Amino acid sequence: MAKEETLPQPVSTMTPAQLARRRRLTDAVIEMIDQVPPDQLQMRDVAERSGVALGTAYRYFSSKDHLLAAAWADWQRRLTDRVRTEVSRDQSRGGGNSGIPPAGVCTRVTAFLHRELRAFQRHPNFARLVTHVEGSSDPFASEELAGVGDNNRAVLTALMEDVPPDVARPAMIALNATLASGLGAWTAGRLTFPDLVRQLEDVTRLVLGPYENPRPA
Amino acid sequence: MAKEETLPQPVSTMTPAQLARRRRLTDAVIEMIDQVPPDQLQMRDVAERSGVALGTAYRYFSSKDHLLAAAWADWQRRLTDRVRTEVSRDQSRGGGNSGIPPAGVCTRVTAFLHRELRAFQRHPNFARLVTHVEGSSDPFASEELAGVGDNNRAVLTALMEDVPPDVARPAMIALNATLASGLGAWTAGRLTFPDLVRQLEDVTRLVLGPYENPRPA
DNA sequence: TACGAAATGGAACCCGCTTCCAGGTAGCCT
DNA sequence: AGGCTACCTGGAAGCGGGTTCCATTTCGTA
Repeated sequence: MAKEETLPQPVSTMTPAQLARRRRLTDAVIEMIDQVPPDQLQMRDVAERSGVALGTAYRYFSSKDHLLAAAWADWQRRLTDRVRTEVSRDQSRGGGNSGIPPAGVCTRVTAFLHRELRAFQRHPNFARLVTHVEGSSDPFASEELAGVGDNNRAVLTALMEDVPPDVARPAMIALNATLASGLGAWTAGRLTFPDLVRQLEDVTRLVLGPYENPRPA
Repeated sequence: MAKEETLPQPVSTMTPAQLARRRRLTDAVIEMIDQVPPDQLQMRDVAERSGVALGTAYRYFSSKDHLLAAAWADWQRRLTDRVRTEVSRDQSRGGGNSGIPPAGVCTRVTAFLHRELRAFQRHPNFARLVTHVEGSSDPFASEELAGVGDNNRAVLTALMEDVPPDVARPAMIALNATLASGLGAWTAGRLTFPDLVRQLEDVTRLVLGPYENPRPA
C-alpha cells in the first residue's frame, strides 16, 4: 500500500540481483562514455546496452545526472586505487636498501598526478564527465561527488605523510581544484594537454616544493 | 542571396542599434539571473524581458549558453574592475606617508578575494552561472571564458607585482581554480560559505605567504 | 501453487531550445 | 521621393531527449 516511490532504493537494501542490475547500468555508461561525450549519451541507449529497461533504470537512479555521477565515481575510484598502488610500489622499489633515497613528497605527488592525467588523456570523455558531474545540481550526484572527494583526500593525505597538516590540507585543495579546472579547460579546448601538465607541475612545486627533502632533520 | 547565417555577426561589425539590442539581451539576463538559476532561465523569457524577438536573439548569440556566457563575462568584468579599484584605493590610503606600511601581497590578494566572494555570496546564482558557463561546450562560450580569464589574470598580476613571475603564475592558477571549484561546491551545498572563505584564505597564505613582507631587501 | 513486488518493452508525455515564416520597418542609394 | 535590401518582430511549429506511465511478464517467496 505505502508507495514511497520518491527516491531510489538505498543501495544497502538491494537484493544481489538488483545490485547486479545497478552495476550493469553504471558499467554500460563506463563502456559507452569513451565513444560518446556525456551530454550526447542517451538514457535510452544506456538502458538498451545494459539490458535494463528504461523505466527500471529510474528506480535505481533519480536522473541521468545521478547515473552519470555514480558511473563516474566508480571509474574514478578504480583509477585512483590503481594509481595509488602503482605509486606506492614505485616507492618501495627504491626504498629498501638500494641506495636510492626515497622520493620526496613533491616528486611522489607529481608522479601520482601524472598517472591520473595520463588516464584522462586516454579517455577525454571522462574528463568531460568530471566537469559535467561537478556542474550537476542533482543532490544524489552531489553525494557521489562528496564520496569521491573523501577518497581522493585520503589518498593524497597518505602521499603527503611528511607534510604538516596545515600545509597538506590547503595544498590538497589547491591541487584538486587545479586538476578539475584544468581538465575542464583542456576538454573545452582552452588549454593544451602539455600546458595542463605543466600547470599541475608548477602548482605542485609551488605548494610542496619546500617539503621535497624527506624529513629534514 | 548568399546566406552564410552560420555564425553570429561579429560584434565589431554591428551598428549602434544592434549593439544596443545585444546589450539589452545580456542586461536582461543579468537582471533575471538573480531570481532564477541559469538552467531554469528560459530564452523565451529573456527575449520578452529584453524586448528583443526570440528569433533575433539567435542572430546575436549562437545558443543559450553563448548568451549566458556573454552576460556572465559582462557581470564578471564589472565586478572585477570595481573590486580592483576599491582594493587599490585602500592601498593608496595607507601607502603615502601615514606611517602604516603598505599591506603585503598576501593581505592584498586576500582582500581582493574577500570582496569578490562577498559579491557571489549576495548573488549565488552568479556563482552557479560561473560553473554553468565553465561546463559549457559552446565554442563561443569558451571564447568569453578565455577573455574573462585574461582579464582576471591581468588584475591578479597587478596585485602581485612584488612576486617573481615564477611564483605568481602558478599562484594565480591555483587561486583561480580554488575559487571556481569552491564556488561550485558551495552552490551545490557541498561546502558552507565560511568554509569556502577559509579554503581560499588558506591557499592564499600557502602560495603567497613567503612574499608577505613587501620587498624583502 | 498462488500472490505481490519488481522488471520489461514501448509508447506517450512534456518542456525548452531552436528554427522557420509571413509580414512589417528602417536605413540607403539613386 | 521611391524602392531595394537587410533586418526585426511576433508567433507558430519542429524536434530531441529526459522522464513517466502502463499493460504484461517474470521472479522470489510463503
